Amino acid sequence: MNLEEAKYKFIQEWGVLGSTWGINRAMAQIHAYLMLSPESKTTDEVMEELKISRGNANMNMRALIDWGLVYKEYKPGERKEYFYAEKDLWNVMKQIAKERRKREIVPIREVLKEVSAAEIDNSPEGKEFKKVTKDIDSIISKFDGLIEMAAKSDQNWFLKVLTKLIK
Amino acid sequence: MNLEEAKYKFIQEWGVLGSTWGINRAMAQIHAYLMLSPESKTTDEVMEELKISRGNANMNMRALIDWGLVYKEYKPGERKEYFYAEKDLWNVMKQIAKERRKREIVPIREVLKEVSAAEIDNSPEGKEFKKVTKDIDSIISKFDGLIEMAAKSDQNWFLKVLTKLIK
DNA sequence: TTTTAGTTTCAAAAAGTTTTGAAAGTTTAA
DNA sequence: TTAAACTTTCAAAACTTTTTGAAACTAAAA
Repeated sequence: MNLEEAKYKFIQEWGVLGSTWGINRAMAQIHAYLMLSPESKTTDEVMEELKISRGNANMNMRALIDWGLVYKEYKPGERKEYFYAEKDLWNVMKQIAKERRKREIVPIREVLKEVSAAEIDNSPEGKEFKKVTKDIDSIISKFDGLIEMAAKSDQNWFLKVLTKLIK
Repeated sequence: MNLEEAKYKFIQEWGVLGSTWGINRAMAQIHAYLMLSPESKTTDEVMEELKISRGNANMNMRALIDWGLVYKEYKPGERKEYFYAEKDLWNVMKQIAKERRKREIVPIREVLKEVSAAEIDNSPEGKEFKKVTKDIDSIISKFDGLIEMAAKSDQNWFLKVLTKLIK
């Protein structure tokens, strides 16, 4: 296997992984392509490499910027926009965790808060409802705390803790 | 808000959450419905409550059994099958982590292993490729270790560690 | 054996998501 | 100005996933 084949393989697999995580294939592949590139790339290069349309490339690049995983750059004397990925994997993970927290954890916690204010009787159904929702809230709040903490913590603290934990 | 409304709200939101996680709405909703039920339920009850077809209910219930999140039960003198959910949230999370590990972590690690065996030159592209894939493998292997560890560890060990960590 | 009560399957339809490509918009240079 | 280089938008097309519903299947009861 040479570099081109290895790159291709990795980009494809990153696309598959993304799509099982609710991130569309093109977005995940652009992310992989830019992570692997030492130089920033133009929309045309992305289109050419991944065989996707201009609209698709543009939309997903903007989504990646929105997620804080890709940045724009201008080169002196050039009108084109250049794109490059966040390379520090710790930052990549922090960004993803922060975004997913905002999109997923916050809404479910809001619902849990709302339903916990409901007037619920002491029937078996009512008791079970209270128990299950309370348990879920307790676990989610722990994860939520962990993410908030990780977001604040420095570069490698979290990974060091993780390493110690599993050693 | 009464119990029925609260249940409805929670089931709907669990469906939304599931679908951003690559789990289809019906599957997530059936799971929520069964988690909230103190008694096991039949296919007809699930169909009625969630307003879905028999085929859909059957398919997704089997998928939930496959994921180890739902069990079947027979009641003496009855021909119908009854379904109930795993209620211990720790077990639920362990199961989900185990399944996702099998479906996602294992394949990407395999690809990372393959590409790390590729013959890659020392061009800037080659160097970047090696660096990025090595970094990713190192992080993924830590998570992988954590999941394996959690899978083996008892009931609340993990949550206790988590609690201590974020306190 | 035949009927009845249930479960499973799967092709087709519906719904949802992604992608395209061309037109509209924007910015810089001539 | 006007033209050229580039980016953005968005309706329609392509593709993917989910859902339906009826037929096939299975097992227990009559």
